[in-house]
Amino acid sequence: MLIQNLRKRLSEDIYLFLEKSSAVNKSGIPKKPDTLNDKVMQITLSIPKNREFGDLSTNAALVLAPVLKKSPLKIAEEIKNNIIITWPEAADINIAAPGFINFFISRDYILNNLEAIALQKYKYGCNKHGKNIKVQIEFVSANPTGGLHIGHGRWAALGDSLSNIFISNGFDVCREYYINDFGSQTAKFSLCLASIYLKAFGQDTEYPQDGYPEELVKSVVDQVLNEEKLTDGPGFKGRYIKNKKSDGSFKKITGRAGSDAISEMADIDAIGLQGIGIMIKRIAASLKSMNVEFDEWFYESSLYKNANFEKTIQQLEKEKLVYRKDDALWFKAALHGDEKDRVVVRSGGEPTYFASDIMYLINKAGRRFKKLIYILGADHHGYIKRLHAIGKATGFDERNIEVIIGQLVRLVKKGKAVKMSKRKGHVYMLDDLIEEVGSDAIRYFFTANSFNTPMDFDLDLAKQKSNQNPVYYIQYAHARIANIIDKVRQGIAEQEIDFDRNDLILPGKWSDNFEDIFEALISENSFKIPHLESNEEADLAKMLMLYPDVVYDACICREPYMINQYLYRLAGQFHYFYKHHRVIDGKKLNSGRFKLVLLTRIVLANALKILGVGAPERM
RNA sequence: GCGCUUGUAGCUCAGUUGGAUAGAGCGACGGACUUCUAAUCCGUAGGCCGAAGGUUCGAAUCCUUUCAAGCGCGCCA
Repeated sequence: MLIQNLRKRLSEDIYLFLEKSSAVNKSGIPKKPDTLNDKVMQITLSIPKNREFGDLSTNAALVLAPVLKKSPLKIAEEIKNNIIITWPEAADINIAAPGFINFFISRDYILNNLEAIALQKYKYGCNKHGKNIKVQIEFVSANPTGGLHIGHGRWAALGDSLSNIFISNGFDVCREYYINDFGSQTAKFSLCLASIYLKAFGQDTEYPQDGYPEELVKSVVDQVLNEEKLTDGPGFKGRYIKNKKSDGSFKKITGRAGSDAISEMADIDAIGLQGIGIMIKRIAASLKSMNVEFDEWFYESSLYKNANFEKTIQQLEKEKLVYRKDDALWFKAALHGDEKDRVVVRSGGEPTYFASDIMYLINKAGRRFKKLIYILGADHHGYIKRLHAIGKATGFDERNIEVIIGQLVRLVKKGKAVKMSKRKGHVYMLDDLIEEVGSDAIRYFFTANSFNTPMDFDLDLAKQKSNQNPVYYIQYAHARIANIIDKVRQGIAEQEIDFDRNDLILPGKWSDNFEDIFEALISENSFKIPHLESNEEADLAKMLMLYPDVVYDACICREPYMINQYLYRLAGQFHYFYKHHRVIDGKKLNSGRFKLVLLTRIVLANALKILGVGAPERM
């Protein structure tokens, strides 16, 4: 982490320097330690917007000027001559009005450190900042009573990429999907299933009012029937039907209607269980097709097993976190920062969704997660205070309950926003989108913006533009490198390419595998520093050096889009390099460039992996 | 009504603890293929940072007010 290290060193060096200067009096105590510390904290080291200024820039002199009561330019001069000039990383240091200190990253430093990429390979970019702390990231968690729509796709892409970023920063990450398989929605879904199921056996019942779309329910029932056929043979009799006589005919149900009739005729809970299972498999398959896999599928219903609910209520009562009012049990949420108190147990004795929330959080704490990250849509922002209140009340440090609110995806068609409504059937399913646009483009597109940016998803544009999507630009860079390697391999095998053996000891036998080639080249060569002549080459190398900082920043900010942005710039830098310089020049291999290109491929592949986007070798 | 979020180029968006002349991509326009793949490269045009005040050496960024958009405020999940 080049920049991160320099940042740290800058403030340390400045503090040391100030200790020796007039800002600190003779007894060694700063005159106003708080102001001084505050000021040192304000010092930044960043990449300036204008490249001409340099690679890095610091405002240190400007920040310190009011405290030191000296002109910024004078301070800048001192910092330059006493601190930055001693850094091997810095070159061409200059001072610009009103007091910025700018410098470039020295080419020697870059070249000497390229070896790190070669050695770390697929770990390049990773750091140990997370100290293996257990982090749980919960995302998507869509109800298993329907398929995933476009919006879920965004959380899937963001959540998975963020998980990868945390892993790259040394955290122990668990990706978790919370399945709401308990409560009224599940009950309704089960009822719908049972109704259609009964129909399949000629038992007509009234389809539940306000039920789930029949088309969806029927597709699930069909699958249930197929599975039943498989296990029970062709003469299957409907294992969820309760009102069967011994001869296989049905008892008549009289005087009952609607859900009562259904529950008398069929085992609703059992068919619901199987139906939910089928839905979860479908959801998992959709997610898998966009490269998202969860470590844990957590069932809400499991929270109610082994009298856990009753025990939890007892515990809450014992700790005086709840009280009774109007026959219901209330959680003192307002006391812990929420807007108002919340009902945990309804007057009828039924637990609310909030009861599950409490038990789930206690459960997470019990699994020793130190940090809980919830990725929720903007329509759930009312949750933040609620979750923090639970944390505070149950003793989980609320600072480690992070709720990331993602803005919603608006579907736009012909310039007009389409209202996404499940009832009206205007929902655009994720599977359809994957089919039309492809997983790579979706993954890139959904992480290309900040969590906090509301996204307009223009369907027509997505389809039409798929060919010039930025993701292809990036993948093309990777494919071009693959092609170069292929050419080099062939050229050497057929003795048509000449190269300096002192510079590049290539293994005699190369397999077709990319990784093997790199592996063999690096190990046999013990990576000698490449000779790079031009600025374009040095700029590309510099870009490679900055990758670990990007991985770190993306984690600190919890923003995967920073990886997208970096990838695009890296690809651009590569394409520019490719256009202006040849790796295979006539019949001669430029080994320095060849190495540079191999390293570029590693970084491209690493970053693409974080985003869950493929790195094709041919396009 | 109260609360959360957003408003930056024609479009989609960066600009993250205040920094230098507000940046990319797409679209538009003009160039470059005898080439390691032109899915590329080079160039041009495009802006009152929603509006108005304030804070200071310095504001797209912080504060106040205001306008507009999205979302949320159940003993639903």
